[in-house]
Amino acid sequence: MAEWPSLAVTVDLVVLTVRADDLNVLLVRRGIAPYQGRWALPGGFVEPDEDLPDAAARELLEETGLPEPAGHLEQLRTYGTPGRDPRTRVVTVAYLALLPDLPTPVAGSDAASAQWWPVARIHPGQLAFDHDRILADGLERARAKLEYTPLATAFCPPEFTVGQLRTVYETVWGVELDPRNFHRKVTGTPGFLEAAGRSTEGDRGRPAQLFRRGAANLLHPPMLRPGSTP
Amino acid sequence: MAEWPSLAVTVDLVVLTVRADDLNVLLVRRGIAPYQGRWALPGGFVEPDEDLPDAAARELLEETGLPEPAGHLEQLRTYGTPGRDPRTRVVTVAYLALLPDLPTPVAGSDAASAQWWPVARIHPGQLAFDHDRILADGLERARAKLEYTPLATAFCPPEFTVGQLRTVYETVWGVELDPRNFHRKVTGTPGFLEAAGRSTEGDRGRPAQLFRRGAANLLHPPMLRPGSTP
DNA sequence: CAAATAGTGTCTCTGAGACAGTATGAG
DNA sequence: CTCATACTGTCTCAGAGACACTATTTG
Repeated sequence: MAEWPSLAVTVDLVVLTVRADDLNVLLVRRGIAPYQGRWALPGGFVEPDEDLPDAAARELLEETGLPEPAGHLEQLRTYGTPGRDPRTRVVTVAYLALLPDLPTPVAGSDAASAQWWPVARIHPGQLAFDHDRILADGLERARAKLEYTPLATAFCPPEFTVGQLRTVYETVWGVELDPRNFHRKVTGTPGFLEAAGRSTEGDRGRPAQLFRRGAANLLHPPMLRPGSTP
Repeated sequence: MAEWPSLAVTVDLVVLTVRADDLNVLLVRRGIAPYQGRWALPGGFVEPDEDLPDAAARELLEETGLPEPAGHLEQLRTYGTPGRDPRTRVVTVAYLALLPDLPTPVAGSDAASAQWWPVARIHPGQLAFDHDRILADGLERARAKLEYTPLATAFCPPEFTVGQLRTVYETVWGVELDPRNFHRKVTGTPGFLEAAGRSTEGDRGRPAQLFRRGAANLLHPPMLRPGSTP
Protein backbone atom coordinates (compact mmCIF):
# COMPACT_ATOMS: atom_id res chain seq x y z
CA MET A 1 0.00 0.00 0.00
CA ALA A 2 1.20 3.50 -0.77
CA GLU A 3 2.53 5.84 1.91
CA TRP A 4 0.85 9.16 2.70
CA PRO A 5 2.52 12.55 2.62
CA SER A 6 3.62 13.35 6.14
CA LEU A 7 4.30 16.65 7.92
CA ALA A 8 5.64 17.86 11.24
CA VAL A 9 2.84 18.84 13.62
CA THR A 10 3.30 21.04 16.69
CA VAL A 11 1.12 22.74 19.28
CA ASP A 12 1.72 26.35 20.28
CA LEU A 13 0.13 28.04 23.28
CA VAL A 14 -1.24 31.53 23.83
CA VAL A 15 -1.31 31.60 27.64
CA LEU A 16 -2.98 34.70 29.03
CA THR A 17 -3.38 36.01 32.55
CA VAL A 18 -4.35 39.28 34.22
CA ARG A 19 -1.77 40.64 36.63
CA ALA A 20 -1.04 44.10 37.93
CA ASP A 21 -3.87 45.58 35.86
CA ASP A 22 -2.29 44.33 32.64
CA LEU A 23 -3.12 41.51 30.28
CA ASN A 24 -0.03 39.28 30.13
CA VAL A 25 1.09 36.51 27.80
CA LEU A 26 3.60 33.78 28.57
CA LEU A 27 6.65 33.85 26.27
CA VAL A 28 9.84 31.81 26.14
CA ARG A 29 13.19 32.96 24.84
CA ARG A 30 14.47 30.70 22.10
CA GLY A 31 17.85 29.11 22.84
CA ILE A 32 18.48 27.70 19.38
CA ALA A 33 18.20 28.75 15.75
CA PRO A 34 16.07 29.74 13.98
CA TYR A 35 15.10 32.98 15.69
CA GLN A 36 17.70 32.33 18.41
CA GLY A 37 17.33 34.78 21.28
CA ARG A 38 13.89 35.92 20.13
CA TRP A 39 10.75 35.56 22.22
CA ALA A 40 8.20 32.98 21.11
CA LEU A 41 5.02 31.30 22.23
CA PRO A 42 5.65 28.09 24.18
CA GLY A 43 5.03 24.91 22.20
CA GLY A 44 6.47 21.72 20.85
CA PHE A 45 6.00 18.69 18.68
CA VAL A 46 3.01 16.40 18.95
CA GLU A 47 4.01 12.84 19.76
CA PRO A 48 2.81 10.14 17.37
CA ASP A 49 0.25 8.71 19.81
CA GLU A 50 -0.66 11.86 21.68
CA ASP A 51 -4.01 13.62 21.32
CA LEU A 52 -3.81 17.32 20.49
CA PRO A 53 -5.35 18.66 23.73
CA ASP A 54 -3.01 16.34 25.66
CA ALA A 55 -0.03 17.77 23.84
CA ALA A 56 -1.20 21.28 24.67
CA ALA A 57 -1.73 20.39 28.32
CA ARG A 58 1.69 18.76 28.45
CA GLU A 59 3.40 21.83 27.04
CA LEU A 60 1.47 24.01 29.48
CA LEU A 61 2.63 21.82 32.35
CA GLU A 62 6.23 21.93 31.19
CA GLU A 63 6.19 25.71 30.89
CA THR A 64 4.11 26.69 33.91
CA GLY A 65 4.48 23.76 36.31
CA LEU A 66 0.72 23.58 36.69
CA PRO A 67 -0.51 19.97 36.67
CA GLU A 68 -4.16 20.64 35.81
CA PRO A 69 -4.91 24.30 35.30
CA ALA A 70 -7.81 25.87 37.19
CA GLY A 71 -8.23 27.99 34.09
CA HIS A 72 -9.39 27.24 30.59
CA LEU A 73 -7.80 25.60 27.54
CA GLU A 74 -9.33 25.59 24.07
CA GLN A 75 -8.19 25.12 20.52
CA LEU A 76 -7.55 28.41 18.76
CA ARG A 77 -6.66 27.84 15.11
CA THR A 78 -4.22 25.93 12.91
CA TYR A 79 -1.40 27.59 10.98
CA GLY A 80 0.38 25.73 8.21
CA THR A 81 1.68 28.10 5.55
CA PRO A 82 4.76 26.57 3.91
CA GLY A 83 7.84 28.45 5.02
CA ARG A 84 6.46 29.62 8.37
CA ASP A 85 9.26 27.54 9.92
CA PRO A 86 12.47 27.82 7.86
CA ARG A 87 13.67 24.34 8.89
CA THR A 88 10.86 22.24 7.47
CA ARG A 89 7.14 22.24 6.78
CA VAL A 90 5.44 22.56 10.15
CA VAL A 91 1.70 22.66 10.78
CA THR A 92 0.94 24.06 14.22
CA VAL A 93 -2.29 23.73 16.13
CA ALA A 94 -2.54 26.76 18.40
CA TYR A 95 -4.31 26.59 21.77
CA LEU A 96 -5.56 29.40 23.96
CA ALA A 97 -5.20 29.15 27.75
CA LEU A 98 -6.70 31.57 30.26
CA LEU A 99 -5.25 31.33 33.77
CA PRO A 100 -5.69 33.09 37.09
CA ASP A 101 -2.68 35.08 38.25
CA LEU A 102 -0.37 32.37 39.56
CA PRO A 103 0.94 32.75 43.11
CA THR A 104 3.82 30.48 42.05
CA PRO A 105 5.73 32.36 39.42
CA VAL A 106 6.34 30.35 36.28
CA ALA A 107 8.29 27.23 37.21
CA GLY A 108 9.01 24.02 35.33
CA SER A 109 11.52 22.20 33.25
CA ASP A 110 11.76 24.86 30.55
CA ALA A 111 10.99 27.67 32.95
CA ALA A 112 14.40 29.25 33.05
CA SER A 113 13.54 31.19 29.94
CA ALA A 114 9.77 31.63 30.41
CA GLN A 115 8.36 35.00 31.37
CA TRP A 116 5.10 36.96 31.51
CA TRP A 117 4.90 39.89 29.11
CA PRO A 118 2.26 42.62 29.09
CA VAL A 119 0.67 42.25 25.66
CA ALA A 120 0.71 46.02 25.14
CA ARG A 121 4.50 45.93 25.13
CA ILE A 122 4.75 43.41 22.31
CA HIS A 123 5.11 45.03 18.92
CA PRO A 124 4.70 43.59 15.42
CA GLY A 125 7.71 41.66 14.18
CA GLN A 126 9.03 41.09 17.66
CA LEU A 127 8.10 37.43 18.06
CA ALA A 128 9.57 34.40 16.31
CA PHE A 129 7.87 32.66 13.37
CA ASP A 130 4.28 33.84 12.78
CA HIS A 131 3.64 34.11 16.50
CA ASP A 132 2.61 37.76 16.23
CA ARG A 133 -0.34 36.65 14.19
CA ILE A 134 -1.18 33.75 16.49
CA LEU A 135 -1.04 36.04 19.52
CA ALA A 136 -3.28 38.56 17.80
CA ASP A 137 -5.81 35.85 16.97
CA GLY A 138 -5.69 34.62 20.58
CA LEU A 139 -6.31 38.09 21.94
CA GLU A 140 -9.20 38.62 19.59
CA ARG A 141 -10.72 35.28 20.60
CA ALA A 142 -10.33 36.03 24.30
CA ARG A 143 -11.86 39.48 23.97
CA ALA A 144 -14.79 38.17 21.98
CA LYS A 145 -15.46 35.26 24.32
CA LEU A 146 -15.72 37.52 27.36
CA GLU A 147 -18.82 38.93 25.72
CA TYR A 148 -20.93 35.82 25.46
CA THR A 149 -19.34 33.28 27.83
CA PRO A 150 -18.42 33.34 31.53
CA LEU A 151 -14.74 32.81 30.66
CA ALA A 152 -13.69 35.97 32.45
CA THR A 153 -13.92 33.80 35.57
CA ALA A 154 -11.02 31.69 34.23
CA PHE A 155 -8.78 34.69 34.98
CA CYS A 156 -10.00 34.77 38.60
CA PRO A 157 -9.24 32.56 41.60
CA PRO A 158 -11.95 30.04 42.55
CA GLU A 159 -13.71 32.65 44.71
CA PHE A 160 -13.73 36.27 43.65
CA THR A 161 -15.62 39.53 44.02
CA VAL A 162 -17.62 41.43 41.45
CA GLY A 163 -14.92 44.09 41.58
CA GLN A 164 -12.20 41.59 40.66
CA LEU A 165 -14.30 40.31 37.79
CA ARG A 166 -14.85 43.86 36.57
CA THR A 167 -11.08 44.45 36.62
CA VAL A 168 -10.68 41.42 34.34
CA TYR A 169 -13.14 42.84 31.83
CA GLU A 170 -11.56 46.28 31.99
CA THR A 171 -8.05 44.87 31.54
CA VAL A 172 -8.81 42.47 28.70
CA TRP A 173 -10.99 44.95 26.84
CA GLY A 174 -8.92 48.02 27.71
CA VAL A 175 -11.95 50.05 28.73
CA GLU A 176 -13.53 51.44 31.89
CA LEU A 177 -16.88 50.08 32.97
CA ASP A 178 -19.43 51.66 35.27
CA PRO A 179 -19.16 49.69 38.54
CA ARG A 180 -22.84 50.13 39.37
CA ASN A 181 -24.21 48.90 36.06
CA PHE A 182 -21.61 46.13 35.89
CA HIS A 183 -22.65 44.84 39.30
CA ARG A 184 -26.33 44.84 38.41
CA LYS A 185 -25.60 43.16 35.10
CA VAL A 186 -23.42 40.25 36.21
CA THR A 187 -25.48 39.44 39.30
CA GLY A 188 -28.61 39.53 37.18
CA THR A 189 -27.38 37.25 34.39
CA PRO A 190 -28.68 33.77 35.24
CA GLY A 191 -25.97 31.12 35.72
CA PHE A 192 -23.03 33.52 35.53
CA LEU A 193 -22.23 33.73 39.25
CA GLU A 194 -23.02 31.63 42.30
CA ALA A 195 -22.75 33.18 45.74
CA ALA A 196 -20.06 31.60 47.87
CA GLY A 197 -21.77 32.87 51.02
CA ARG A 198 -18.68 34.57 52.37
CA SER A 199 -17.27 38.05 52.12
CA THR A 200 -13.88 39.67 51.89
CA GLU A 201 -12.44 41.42 54.91
CA GLY A 202 -9.45 43.63 55.55
CA ASP A 203 -9.54 45.41 52.22
CA ARG A 204 -10.31 49.03 51.73
CA GLY A 205 -13.96 49.91 51.54
CA ARG A 206 -17.07 47.94 52.27
CA PRO A 207 -16.55 44.14 52.35
CA ALA A 208 -17.64 42.43 49.15
CA GLN A 209 -19.55 39.23 48.66
CA LEU A 210 -17.53 36.32 47.21
CA PHE A 211 -18.76 34.40 44.17
CA ARG A 212 -17.87 31.26 42.28
CA ARG A 213 -18.45 30.63 38.61
CA GLY A 214 -22.02 29.52 37.93
CA ALA A 215 -23.33 26.72 35.74
CA ALA A 216 -23.98 28.66 32.52
CA ASN A 217 -21.66 28.21 29.54
CA LEU A 218 -23.29 30.98 27.53
CA LEU A 219 -24.42 34.36 28.81
CA HIS A 220 -27.96 35.55 28.13
CA PRO A 221 -28.00 38.43 27.72
CA PRO A 222 -24.32 38.85 26.74
CA MET A 223 -21.94 41.38 28.23
CA LEU A 224 -21.57 44.27 25.80
CA ARG A 225 -18.24 45.82 24.97
CA PRO A 226 -18.60 49.62 24.98
CA GLY A 227 -18.21 51.24 21.61
CA SER A 228 -19.64 48.31 19.67
CA THR A 229 -22.90 50.16 18.97
CA PRO A 230 -22.08 53.88 19.27
CA MET B 1 20.37 17.09 13.01
CA ALA B 2 17.58 14.98 14.42
CA GLU B 3 14.37 14.31 12.53
CA TRP B 4 11.00 15.51 13.83
CA PRO B 5 8.00 13.30 14.47
CA SER B 6 5.85 13.44 11.38
CA LEU B 7 2.11 12.85 10.85
CA ALA B 8 -0.33 12.61 7.97
CA VAL B 9 -2.29 15.86 7.54
CA THR B 10 -5.55 16.15 5.62
CA VAL B 11 -8.22 18.75 5.00
CA ASP B 12 -11.91 17.89 5.26
CA LEU B 13 -14.73 20.11 4.06
CA VAL B 14 -18.15 20.87 5.47
CA VAL B 15 -19.81 22.33 2.37
CA LEU B 16 -23.26 23.75 3.06
CA THR B 17 -25.93 25.15 0.79
CA VAL B 18 -29.62 26.01 1.03
CA ARG B 19 -31.80 24.29 -1.56
CA ALA B 20 -35.47 23.43 -1.64
CA ASP B 21 -36.01 24.95 1.81
CA ASP B 22 -33.48 22.57 3.35
CA LEU B 23 -29.96 22.99 4.61
CA ASN B 24 -27.79 20.57 2.62
CA VAL B 25 -24.28 19.24 3.06
CA LEU B 26 -22.06 17.79 0.36
CA LEU B 27 -21.08 14.16 1.02
CA VAL B 28 -19.09 11.61 -0.96
CA ARG B 29 -19.53 7.86 -0.86
CA ARG B 30 -16.30 6.11 0.03
CA GLY B 31 -15.09 3.64 -2.57
CA ILE B 32 -12.34 2.07 -0.49
CA ALA B 33 -11.79 0.79 3.04
CA PRO B 34 -11.99 1.86 5.76
CA TYR B 35 -15.69 2.75 5.93
CA GLN B 36 -16.15 1.52 2.34
CA GLY B 37 -19.60 2.43 1.03
CA ARG B 38 -20.23 4.90 3.85
CA TRP B 39 -20.83 8.60 3.29
CA ALA B 40 -18.11 11.01 4.32
CA LEU B 41 -17.12 14.64 4.10
CA PRO B 42 -15.02 15.42 1.05
CA GLY B 43 -11.34 15.88 1.76
CA GLY B 44 -7.83 14.69 1.08
CA PHE B 45 -4.19 14.88 1.97
CA VAL B 46 -2.28 18.15 2.14
CA GLU B 47 0.62 18.23 -0.27
CA PRO B 48 4.05 18.97 1.22
CA ASP B 49 4.26 22.46 -0.29
CA GLU B 50 0.60 23.38 -0.29
CA ASP B 51 -0.93 25.93 2.06
CA LEU B 52 -3.94 24.74 4.04
CA PRO B 53 -6.55 27.07 2.49
CA ASP B 54 -5.19 26.12 -0.94
CA ALA B 55 -5.65 22.46 -0.15
CA ALA B 56 -9.21 23.14 0.97
CA ALA B 57 -9.94 25.15 -2.19
CA ARG B 58 -8.42 22.39 -4.33
CA GLU B 59 -10.59 19.72 -2.73
CA LEU B 60 -13.64 21.95 -3.14
CA LEU B 61 -12.83 22.38 -6.81
CA GLU B 62 -12.34 18.66 -7.31
CA GLU B 63 -15.66 17.86 -5.65
CA THR B 64 -17.86 20.66 -6.92
CA GLY B 65 -16.21 21.79 -10.13
CA LEU B 66 -16.28 25.36 -8.91
CA PRO B 67 -13.02 27.22 -9.73
CA GLU B 68 -13.34 30.03 -7.20
CA PRO B 69 -16.48 29.84 -5.16
CA ALA B 70 -18.77 32.87 -4.97
CA GLY B 71 -19.41 31.71 -1.43
CA HIS B 72 -17.29 31.63 1.68
CA LEU B 73 -14.49 29.37 2.93
CA GLU B 74 -13.07 29.47 6.45
CA GLN B 75 -11.14 27.22 8.74
CA LEU B 76 -13.37 25.35 11.16
CA ARG B 77 -11.30 23.28 13.60
CA THR B 78 -8.58 20.63 13.71
CA TYR B 79 -9.23 17.03 14.73
CA GLY B 80 -6.34 14.75 15.60
CA THR B 81 -7.34 12.13 18.14
CA PRO B 82 -5.19 9.02 17.64
CA GLY B 83 -7.29 6.25 16.12
CA ARG B 84 -9.79 8.52 14.37
CA ASP B 85 -8.48 6.96 11.14
CA PRO B 86 -7.78 3.23 11.61
CA ARG B 87 -5.04 3.23 8.96
CA THR B 88 -2.59 5.64 10.53
CA ARG B 89 -2.41 8.74 12.66
CA VAL B 90 -4.14 11.50 10.70
CA VAL B 91 -4.59 15.10 11.79
CA THR B 92 -7.32 16.78 9.77
CA VAL B 93 -7.89 20.50 9.41
CA ALA B 94 -11.60 20.98 8.76
CA TYR B 95 -12.89 23.86 6.64
CA LEU B 96 -16.39 25.26 6.38
CA ALA B 97 -17.73 26.38 3.00
CA LEU B 98 -21.03 28.20 2.44
CA LEU B 99 -22.23 28.22 -1.16
CA PRO B 100 -25.26 29.49 -3.08
CA ASP B 101 -27.46 26.79 -4.56
CA LEU B 102 -25.51 25.70 -7.61
CA PRO B 103 -27.31 25.73 -10.95
CA THR B 104 -24.74 23.18 -12.15
CA PRO B 105 -25.26 20.11 -10.07
CA VAL B 106 -22.09 18.82 -8.50
CA ALA B 107 -19.61 17.98 -11.25
CA GLY B 108 -15.92 17.28 -11.17
CA SER B 109 -13.33 14.57 -11.12
CA ASP B 110 -14.64 12.84 -8.01
CA ALA B 111 -18.21 13.88 -8.64
CA ALA B 112 -19.60 10.50 -9.56
CA SER B 113 -20.06 9.77 -5.89
CA ALA B 114 -20.72 13.29 -4.54
CA GLN B 115 -24.24 14.26 -3.50
CA TRP B 116 -26.15 16.88 -1.54
CA TRP B 117 -27.81 15.61 1.63
CA PRO B 118 -30.34 17.46 3.78
CA VAL B 119 -28.61 17.70 7.13
CA ALA B 120 -31.83 16.75 8.96
CA ARG B 121 -31.64 13.31 7.35
CA ILE B 122 -28.15 12.54 8.64
CA HIS B 123 -28.22 10.62 11.89
CA PRO B 124 -25.44 10.00 14.42
CA GLY B 125 -23.12 7.17 13.50
CA GLN B 126 -24.00 7.40 9.83
CA LEU B 127 -20.87 9.10 8.54
CA ALA B 128 -17.35 7.72 8.27
CA PHE B 129 -14.59 8.50 10.76
CA ASP B 130 -15.50 11.30 13.21
CA HIS B 131 -17.32 13.21 10.47
CA ASP B 132 -20.56 13.35 12.49
CA ARG B 133 -18.75 15.48 15.00
CA ILE B 134 -17.09 17.66 12.36
CA LEU B 135 -20.43 18.22 10.63
CA ALA B 136 -22.07 19.11 13.95
CA ASP B 137 -19.32 21.63 14.67
CA GLY B 138 -19.71 23.11 11.19
CA LEU B 139 -23.46 23.49 11.58
CA GLU B 140 -23.03 25.14 14.95
CA ARG B 141 -20.45 27.55 13.52
CA ALA B 142 -22.67 28.42 10.55
CA ARG B 143 -25.72 29.00 12.75
CA ALA B 144 -23.76 31.17 15.14
CA LYS B 145 -22.11 33.23 12.40
CA LEU B 146 -25.43 34.14 10.82
CA GLU B 147 -26.12 36.08 14.00
CA TYR B 148 -23.25 38.50 13.95
CA THR B 149 -21.89 38.45 10.38
CA PRO B 150 -23.47 38.97 6.95
CA LEU B 151 -22.53 35.40 5.93
CA ALA B 152 -26.13 34.48 5.17
CA THR B 153 -25.45 36.29 1.89
CA ALA B 154 -22.92 33.58 1.00
CA PHE B 155 -25.87 31.22 0.56
CA CYS B 156 -27.49 33.64 -1.92
CA PRO B 157 -26.72 34.50 -5.55
CA PRO B 158 -24.92 37.82 -6.12
CA GLU B 159 -28.24 39.69 -6.21
CA PHE B 160 -31.07 38.59 -3.98
CA THR B 161 -34.24 39.80 -2.31
CA VAL B 162 -34.95 40.30 1.38
CA GLY B 163 -37.35 37.36 1.12
CA GLN B 164 -34.60 35.05 -0.16
CA LEU B 165 -32.31 36.16 2.62
CA ARG B 166 -35.04 35.50 5.17
CA THR B 167 -35.48 31.99 3.78
CA VAL B 168 -31.76 31.37 4.38
CA TYR B 169 -32.08 32.40 8.01
CA GLU B 170 -35.23 30.34 8.49
CA THR B 171 -33.67 27.27 6.88
CA VAL B 172 -30.32 27.38 8.66
CA TRP B 173 -31.85 28.19 12.03
CA GLY B 174 -34.93 26.04 11.57
CA VAL B 175 -37.28 28.76 12.75
CA GLU B 176 -39.92 31.07 11.30
CA LEU B 177 -39.22 34.78 11.30
CA ASP B 178 -41.69 37.64 11.03
CA PRO B 179 -41.25 38.97 7.47
CA ARG B 180 -42.12 42.54 8.48
CA ASN B 181 -39.67 42.80 11.35
CA PHE B 182 -36.99 40.93 9.37
CA HIS B 183 -37.27 43.39 6.52
CA ARG B 184 -37.01 46.40 8.80
CA LYS B 185 -34.07 44.84 10.64
CA VAL B 186 -31.84 43.86 7.71
CA THR B 187 -32.44 47.03 5.71
CA GLY B 188 -31.73 49.07 8.84
CA THR B 189 -28.46 47.37 9.78
CA PRO B 190 -25.69 49.57 8.33
CA GLY B 191 -23.44 47.81 5.82
CA PHE B 192 -25.45 44.59 5.65
CA LEU B 193 -27.17 45.20 2.30
CA GLU B 194 -26.57 47.46 -0.68
CA ALA B 195 -29.41 48.18 -3.08
CA ALA B 196 -28.79 46.83 -6.57
CA GLY B 197 -31.30 49.30 -7.99
CA ARG B 198 -33.30 46.65 -9.77
CA SER B 199 -36.34 44.59 -8.87
CA THR B 200 -37.60 41.10 -9.48
CA GLU B 201 -40.43 40.54 -11.92
CA GLY B 202 -42.60 37.62 -12.89
CA ASP B 203 -42.81 36.09 -9.44
CA ARG B 204 -45.90 35.84 -7.35
CA GLY B 205 -46.76 38.93 -5.35
CA ARG B 206 -45.36 42.42 -5.42
CA PRO B 207 -41.93 42.74 -7.08
CA ALA B 208 -39.09 42.92 -4.60
CA GLN B 209 -36.03 45.13 -4.58
CA LEU B 210 -32.74 43.34 -5.32
CA PHE B 211 -29.75 43.73 -3.01
CA ARG B 212 -26.07 42.85 -2.97
CA ARG B 213 -23.97 42.13 0.09
CA GLY B 214 -22.78 45.35 1.75
CA ALA B 215 -19.36 46.28 3.07
CA ALA B 216 -19.79 45.31 6.73
CA ASN B 217 -18.09 42.21 8.05
CA LEU B 218 -19.79 42.38 11.42
CA LEU B 219 -23.42 43.21 12.09
CA HIS B 220 -24.31 45.94 14.57
CA PRO B 221 -26.77 45.23 16.00
CA PRO B 222 -26.62 41.47 15.43
CA MET B 223 -29.49 39.35 14.14
CA LEU B 224 -31.09 37.54 17.07
CA ARG B 225 -32.05 33.91 16.92
CA PRO B 226 -35.51 33.49 18.48
CA GLY B 227 -35.57 31.57 21.73
CA SER B 228 -32.15 32.75 22.84
CA THR B 229 -33.67 35.09 25.47
CA PRO B 230 -37.10 33.66 26.22
C1' DC C 1 -14.34 62.81 60.28
C1' DA C 2 -12.89 61.68 54.84
C1' DA C 3 -11.90 58.33 51.41
C1' DA C 4 -12.83 54.12 49.23
C1' DT C 5 -15.34 50.36 47.65
C1' DA C 6 -19.99 47.76 47.58
C1' DG C 7 -24.48 47.73 46.32
C1' DT C 8 -29.59 49.76 45.12
C1' DG C 9 -32.99 52.75 42.79
C1' DT C 10 -34.60 55.35 39.02
C1' DC C 11 -34.80 57.61 34.63
C1' DT C 12 -34.27 57.62 29.60
C1' DC C 13 -33.43 55.84 25.18
C1' DT C 14 -32.77 52.06 21.86
C1' DG C 15 -34.14 48.17 19.78
C1' DA C 16 -36.89 43.62 19.43
C1' DG C 17 -41.27 41.64 18.70
C1' DA C 18 -46.40 41.84 17.83
C1' DC C 19 -49.29 43.13 14.55
C1' DA C 20 -52.43 46.63 11.68
C1' DG C 21 -52.35 48.54 7.47
C1' DT C 22 -50.82 49.78 2.57
C1' DA C 23 -48.60 48.67 -2.21
C1' DT C 24 -48.20 46.02 -6.30
C1' DG C 25 -47.80 42.15 -8.81
C1' DA C 26 -50.21 37.24 -10.93
C1' DG C 27 -54.32 34.51 -12.00
C1' DC D 1 -62.14 40.19 -7.85
C1' DT D 2 -58.68 37.13 -4.64
C1' DC D 3 -54.32 35.78 -3.28
C1' DA D 4 -49.59 36.34 -2.46
C1' DT D 5 -45.64 38.77 -1.39
C1' DA D 6 -43.34 43.41 -0.38
C1' DC D 7 -43.01 47.00 2.56
C1' DT D 8 -44.38 50.83 6.37
C1' DG D 9 -46.17 52.45 10.79
C1' DT D 10 -47.16 52.00 15.61
C1' DC D 11 -47.36 50.07 20.13
C1' DT D 12 -45.21 47.74 24.12
C1' DC D 13 -41.76 45.74 26.76
C1' DA D 14 -36.83 44.53 28.06
C1' DG D 15 -32.46 45.87 28.73
C1' DA D 16 -28.26 49.21 28.51
C1' DG D 17 -26.30 53.33 30.22
C1' DA D 18 -26.23 57.60 33.13
C1' DC D 19 -26.14 58.75 37.54
C1' DA D 20 -28.20 59.94 42.51
C1' DC D 21 -28.19 57.67 46.60
C1' DT D 22 -27.23 54.45 50.58
C1' DA D 23 -24.11 50.97 53.14
C1' DT D 24 -19.92 49.53 55.37
C1' DT D 25 -15.36 49.32 55.90
C1' DT D 26 -10.14 51.60 56.79
C1' DG D 27 -7.29 55.38 58.36
